Amino acid sequence: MNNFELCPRFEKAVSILSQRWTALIIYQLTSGPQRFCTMTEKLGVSGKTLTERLKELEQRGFVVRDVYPETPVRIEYSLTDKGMSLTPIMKEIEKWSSKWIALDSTDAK
Amino acid sequence: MNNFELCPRFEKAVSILSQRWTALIIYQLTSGPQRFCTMTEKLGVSGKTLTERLKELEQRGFVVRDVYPETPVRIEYSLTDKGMSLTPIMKEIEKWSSKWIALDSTDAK
DNA sequence: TAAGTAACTTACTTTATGTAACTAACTTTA
DNA sequence: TAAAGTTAGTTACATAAAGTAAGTTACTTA
Repeated sequence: MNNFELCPRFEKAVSILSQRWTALIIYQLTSGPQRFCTMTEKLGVSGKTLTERLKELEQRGFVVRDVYPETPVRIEYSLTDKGMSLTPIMKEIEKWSSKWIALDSTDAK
Repeated sequence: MNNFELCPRFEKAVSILSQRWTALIIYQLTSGPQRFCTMTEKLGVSGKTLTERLKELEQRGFVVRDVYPETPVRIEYSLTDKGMSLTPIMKEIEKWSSKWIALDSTDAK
């Protein structure tokens, strides 16, 4: 018998972080504020999906959107404290990947 | 200018871990070997998707499948060393979620 | 006036996931 | 011996999520 039950907070955290692109967007933003077009280029995410994810992340308080009314307009996305608080998780994933992920074809996907 | 580039190992790790259900399946297995039906019940994942994920995880070397030819047959899935090596990441997510995830409606999804 | 630019949005296609019924292989019950 | 139960799947079909590529808005520069 196994009485282990999933912690609802953990489950929720995973449901947020494991949405496609979310973790990469946050990781990307740890290097500093970024523009929309930069993110689509560097991540390879479609504009449509990036729009959706950034809106969700803004609503959840991970990201802020700043408008600079220059010409052409510059809009920058950056991490809030809550967004930054994910850094230790990113670091662990980085650490793990450098030890366990091979880049040759045997493990490719 | 921003010259930050995504680390390909990190990207790959994230692409594995952020596939829907994968992190929860691994987390669930950290509590010990589990059967197919137990996992569908506890996680709420469909049988079809669980089959797919377990096959992927087996191929990638995170999980092993053991058959006990009892009656009715018992099949148990458990983590390999590689699967277990993800524990520190899970712990970080757990730690983060206990601090930053609220369970009330304001943060609901 | 035409073309350029950034940040989206929209219509449509493809892929991923869910649902629920079905199968295989074996055992127990009536 | 035929019917029903059990686990671990599989299959066909439906819905949801993500990608693609063209279009939109609001400005500016050539």
